[in-house]
Amino acid sequence: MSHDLTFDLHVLTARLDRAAEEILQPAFGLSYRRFLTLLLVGELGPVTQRALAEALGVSEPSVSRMTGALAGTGLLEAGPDPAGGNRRRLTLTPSGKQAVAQCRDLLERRFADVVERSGVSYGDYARDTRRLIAALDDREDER
Amino acid sequence: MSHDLTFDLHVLTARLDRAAEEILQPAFGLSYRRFLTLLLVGELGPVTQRALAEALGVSEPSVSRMTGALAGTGLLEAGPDPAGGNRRRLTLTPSGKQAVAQCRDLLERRFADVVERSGVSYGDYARDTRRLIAALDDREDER
DNA sequence: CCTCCTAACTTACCGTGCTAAGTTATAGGT
DNA sequence: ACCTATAACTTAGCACGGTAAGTTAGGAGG
Repeated sequence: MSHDLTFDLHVLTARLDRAAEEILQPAFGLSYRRFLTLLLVGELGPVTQRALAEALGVSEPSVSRMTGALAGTGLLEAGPDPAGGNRRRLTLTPSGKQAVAQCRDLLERRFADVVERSGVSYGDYARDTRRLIAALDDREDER
Repeated sequence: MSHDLTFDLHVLTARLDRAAEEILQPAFGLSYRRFLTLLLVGELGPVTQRALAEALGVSEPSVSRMTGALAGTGLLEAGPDPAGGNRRRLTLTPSGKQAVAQCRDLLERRFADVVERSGVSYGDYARDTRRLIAALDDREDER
């Protein structure tokens, strides 16, 4: 049906997003991107928006908008950095931490299921994916 | 750096889009999504918007907007279907055909390069990608 | 002939990505 | 003490995805 690897990769990520959305939306009212943002804030600990943007691989304006929205849900705390400077300090609220932990468990279980059924080796596929990313990054650096 | 396969897949598709954009934008003024749309119209021949949406894996409103924009560039011809009904018939103009052919060649060459360098087997990776999509689709069908 | 169903398309609105340009807070040189 | 440079964040506006609800053309039944 579809013939091209790059096309299939887009289809795959779209399906993954959708599957994650179906799990997260009814249970927590979170989109996949919002969950990811919270997840990284949890992993990074108190973090600036700039650092979070870097970790998420998105632009600073995207993070600015996202954190604005998430702060309104009570899952994320965003205040001025006490260390000073024009920075904001992002942390999870207790309910944010709880939501992230539950979402992660749910998603990991479901995804492990899917990989299991597909017969694909998680390790091999993950390794190849990272190699492709690295090759693309190299190509970019050349200019 | 990043730990999760689904995250890396998003990174990979984002990088692919960006690389494609850098090639297509200066040379043809096309985004990757627009190129893809034109490519499928070329492959499917005269086609309705509904069928194109199905082939692209996107919604009908998306195609409606996209074809509206592309029709304004002179690459795509969109008129009422002579067979009647509330349908539109999409075809490539001669310059559309030419642009698609040139873009495809360019992108395929560049992408083959990247895969080559990464050391990843195109065939294996493509097969695994399709298997994962199939596994996700199965899961969906169960409900 | 008129009504109503269905399929295809459109409109309206929103989420989330981007870039470009504007703002603000600290730091450094004179 | 006052510019100015820099870093972090915000605002504005576009691209392109989605859903929900509206429109329109053709066909089927009373």
